[in-house]
Amino acid sequence: MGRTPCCDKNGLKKGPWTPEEDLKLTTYIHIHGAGNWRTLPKNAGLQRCGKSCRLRWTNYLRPDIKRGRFSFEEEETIIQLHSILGNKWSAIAGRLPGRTDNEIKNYWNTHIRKRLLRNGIDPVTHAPRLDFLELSSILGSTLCSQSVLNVSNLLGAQALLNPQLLILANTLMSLKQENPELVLQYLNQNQLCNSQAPVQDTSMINQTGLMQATGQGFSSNMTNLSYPNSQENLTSSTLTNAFVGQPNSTVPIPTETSNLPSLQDCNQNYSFDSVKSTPISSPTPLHSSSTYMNSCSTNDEIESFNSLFKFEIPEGLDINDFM
DNA sequence: AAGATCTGCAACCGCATACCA
DNA sequence: ATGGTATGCGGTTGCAGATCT
Repeated sequence: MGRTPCCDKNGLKKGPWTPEEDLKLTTYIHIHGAGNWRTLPKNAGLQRCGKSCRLRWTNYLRPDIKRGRFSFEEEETIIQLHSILGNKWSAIAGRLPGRTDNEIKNYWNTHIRKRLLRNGIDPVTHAPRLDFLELSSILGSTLCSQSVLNVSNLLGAQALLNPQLLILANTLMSLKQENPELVLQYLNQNQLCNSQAPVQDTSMINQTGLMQATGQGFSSNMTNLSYPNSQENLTSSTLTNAFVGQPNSTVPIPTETSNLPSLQDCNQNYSFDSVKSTPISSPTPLHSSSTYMNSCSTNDEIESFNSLFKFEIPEGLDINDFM
C-alpha cells in the first residue's frame, strides 16, 4: 500500500552544492525534464535526496530565474501582495516572474521587513505600530495638556478612523503654531469645547480627545472601508494621500477657518459601520493594504515611505485568485 | 591588522496536503 | 475508506562575506 519511500537519507550528502553536482542535475533535467524527484538523484548520479535536488533546481538552477537586485516595481509588488496574502511566499512568487518564493522570503526578511519596522509599520499587519497611547503622546506634545476638548462633540459614538479628521488634526496642529487665534475661533465655532468653558487658549486642547476623534481605529480592521458618496474604495493610495500627503507631511495652512472642513462633514463623509466595533487588538486582515504614517525623520525614510505607500492595487487583481 | 559583530542568502527541517495503491 | 508516500510550502539555521571597533 502507498508508495515506496522517497529516499534513504543515510549516506546522502547535505550542505552546499558543488559545481559538479549542479552540472549533473542541470544536464539530467535538460535531457529528461524535471519531476519524479524520488528517482532523479539516483538516475543523475547524485548522492542527494530528491527533496534537496528539487530545492536546488527550483531555487537556483532553473533557467528562468531572474537573479540580482529586486527592482523598485518588484519591491512594490511584494509589499502590495504581502499586504493581501501575508506570508504566502509561493503565491507572491507566482506573481513575480523569475523570482522564487525563497528569494522573495529572504528579501522580505532582510530588507523590506526591516525598513517597515524602521518606519514604524508592523510588517505583519501593515498597520502603524503606534498604538493609541503612543500616538496620543506624540500629538500631545504638540497640542498640549488640559482636558477641555469635548470628544463627544467631535464624533459622537462613531469615533473611528477618519482620514479627514486626521488631516484636520494635522492642520490644527500646524495652524496652532502659525495662528493660534484662528484655532480658537475654529474650535469655538465647532463647539469643540465645553459649552461652559469656551476655548480661550489653544494650549488647552486635549490631545487624547483629539486622538480619539482622529485616530481611533488607527490600527483596527479597515476592511470594507469606503467612501459612501463616491463609492470609491479606500485604497492604500488614498490613505496615503490622506495620511501622509507630501513627504514633509504638512497640510496647507488655511488663513481662515472657513477653509477647514467642518467636523460634521468629517463625520458624515465616511462610513465606519463595518469597522467601528472592531477591537484595536483584533488582527488586521491580510487584505488590508493600509499602511500609513504621518511623520518621517530622514529624507531617506521619507523617500522610502513615499515609495512604500504610493501604490495602487492593480485593477485586474482579484482576491479570489489567491484563495 | 585582527577579532567581533552584522548581514544576506542558500539550504535544511518539519508540517500540511495531494496523491496513490 | 484507509494508510502511507511525494510534493510543496513556510520557518529556521548555518555559513561566508562585509562591516565595524
